[in-house]
Amino acid sequence: MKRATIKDLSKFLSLSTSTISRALLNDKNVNFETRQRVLDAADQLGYKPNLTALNLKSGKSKTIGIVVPEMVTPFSAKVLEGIQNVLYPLGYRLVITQCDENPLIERENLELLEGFDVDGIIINVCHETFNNDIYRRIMGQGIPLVFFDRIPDKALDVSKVIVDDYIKTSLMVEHLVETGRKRIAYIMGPPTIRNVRERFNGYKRIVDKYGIFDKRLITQTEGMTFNDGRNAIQQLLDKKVEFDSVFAFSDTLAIGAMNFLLEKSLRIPGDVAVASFSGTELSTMVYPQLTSVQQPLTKMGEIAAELILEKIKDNSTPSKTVSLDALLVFRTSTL
Amino acid sequence: MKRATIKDLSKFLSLSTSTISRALLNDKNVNFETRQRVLDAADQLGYKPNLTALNLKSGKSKTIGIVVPEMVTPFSAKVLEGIQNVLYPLGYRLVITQCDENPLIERENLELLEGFDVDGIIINVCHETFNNDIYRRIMGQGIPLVFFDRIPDKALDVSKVIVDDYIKTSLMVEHLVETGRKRIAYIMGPPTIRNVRERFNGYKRIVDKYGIFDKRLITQTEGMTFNDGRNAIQQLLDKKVEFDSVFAFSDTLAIGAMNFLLEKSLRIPGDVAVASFSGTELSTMVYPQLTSVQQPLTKMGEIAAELILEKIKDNSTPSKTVSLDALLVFRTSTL
DNA sequence: ATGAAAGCGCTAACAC
DNA sequence: GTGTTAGCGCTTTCAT
Repeated sequence: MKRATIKDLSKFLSLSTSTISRALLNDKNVNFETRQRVLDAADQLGYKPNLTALNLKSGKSKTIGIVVPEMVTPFSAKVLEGIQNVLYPLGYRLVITQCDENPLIERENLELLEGFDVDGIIINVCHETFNNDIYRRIMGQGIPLVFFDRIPDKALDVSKVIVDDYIKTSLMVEHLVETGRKRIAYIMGPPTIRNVRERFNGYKRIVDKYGIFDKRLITQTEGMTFNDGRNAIQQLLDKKVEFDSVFAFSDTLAIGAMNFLLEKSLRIPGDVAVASFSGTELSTMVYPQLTSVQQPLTKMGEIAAELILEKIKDNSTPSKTVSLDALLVFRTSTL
Repeated sequence: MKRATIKDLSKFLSLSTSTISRALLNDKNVNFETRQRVLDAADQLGYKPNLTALNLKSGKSKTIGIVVPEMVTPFSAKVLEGIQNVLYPLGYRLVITQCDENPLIERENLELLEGFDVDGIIINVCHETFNNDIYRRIMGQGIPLVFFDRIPDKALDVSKVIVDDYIKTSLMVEHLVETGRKRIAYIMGPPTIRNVRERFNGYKRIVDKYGIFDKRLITQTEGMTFNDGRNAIQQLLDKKVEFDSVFAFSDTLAIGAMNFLLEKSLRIPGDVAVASFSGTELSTMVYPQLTSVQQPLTKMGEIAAELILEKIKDNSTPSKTVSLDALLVFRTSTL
């Protein structure tokens, strides 16, 4: 029942534990035959190294913390997939936490992770600055942080992986213009998220370029939920603001918006075109399918994992910001 | 930079490490004042126990493996939330794997988890029997398995947490009948999943009861995806099978079905009512919102976690099957 | 009430 | 090329 240890092998073969260890580690200072015998015996006794012992030796927990704002859309799951692709083969375990877009819960999660003694943290923040002090404190303990998607205050010297929110939003809004829309509503999301402002700038650039800016078309939402998307449209309709299209900060907001539009018997894209940013599977699950900026989420996770590995290996590695390309995918909601 | 250890405290206070340890563990054999001093010093030096060392001592990895069929719907995320609620406060870390409904990948995932030396595995299978041998092998190593939602072959003596697929499906199908539907199509999912058959039995019972069974209304899908749902409807339409409603095995299949219906300009629920089983947030994100059997997913995760803890504590604890109640939520898609 | 010492499984100086 | 020993951080007999 109990698993074989190096000690068992040592007894079994009448060799010292160090020789066993060396043989297992492919150390050159081991007789070829000895190594064979060790390997065979290991196989025979079903030896598998005890990761906990290794960890204790190396002083690493081989645990990475993950902090994400939500898990109801496939966004985080996709990024996670990338992270896992890289980290699992290396023996890392995860502590994944989500905060429901609530910075206070994010804070608790971070504290939880400190207690777990993680080797590093990969994080998608829910508020740009709220938890800055904790980020710093954790980094001060020599625990590297890597950010993806929503990144923090520039002042923080950390590695990040992002897409170009500004450019991609510009292009998407321009697509709306090119398909004949002139009254483009923008559902923003809370301004405490950097990308919200970046994407807004992209939007602003294009509507200015075409001279079609109207601030009544902008709706600031409180949160990031489906219902926030619904409410945004409701507000526009209540205020009798005319619009022929909507660009939403995220798929979730866009889908909430669509839901309300359809409920009010507005046709998509006939009466109102809808486009968004994110590009999760959700955009293909709704009807009509949603035009969206599709981010390479799995790739994003893989890169984030690699960045954190670099830092774990040597925390003085200079921080990098990796910018990934995103794809504009045009679907029925705007065509 | 390096974290304080018991040894540091020992030096700092000129006490033996054992006394420190005892004080920290609230052992009665420690002078009250001594304990205070230790606690203060611990606080002062920022002492936190090294989990890895504890794990090595106890022979546990404090790691739980999770195996789920997919992560694109919020289903697994919700269950995970429950698991985490219970397990994180106890210091457990996770290795979460998903297999895209592919039993071969599930197999690899299980093998990965063996390598991680997990203390237990919580699993939602993607095939009833395919990986039975691995389940047994792992259990043979004294590693407990707990199943939720989709459970394996009865022959396996394991704890499980489920809902009553048969009853709930019966009730939901009866709801369709009560709202006047007589031609109820059923989108099944692969029969290699126990729940597929259970739910089918529930469906069958009701259509038999009302004498409205017609086997042409049954579509066996290859997989569990959105597209499988679409294809099912396409097949029905191609074969010119008339139907006034659809019950689908899962939200995902139902949403795929809805998508195709809408694409064919069929009105929901006017021409075709749609209902499903699962009850994830997805059912409220589509338009029209989807009537579904809503399972207590977070609760399910919490129970699964508790069941595995029981087994970890004492693997000879008799296995339990916990059956949770599910709610029928009627939304626009059938009303 | 406190200390000394062994040991969890493994690796890595340091001998020889 | 192989063995001896110490040590990672902690708990737990066993002494005292």
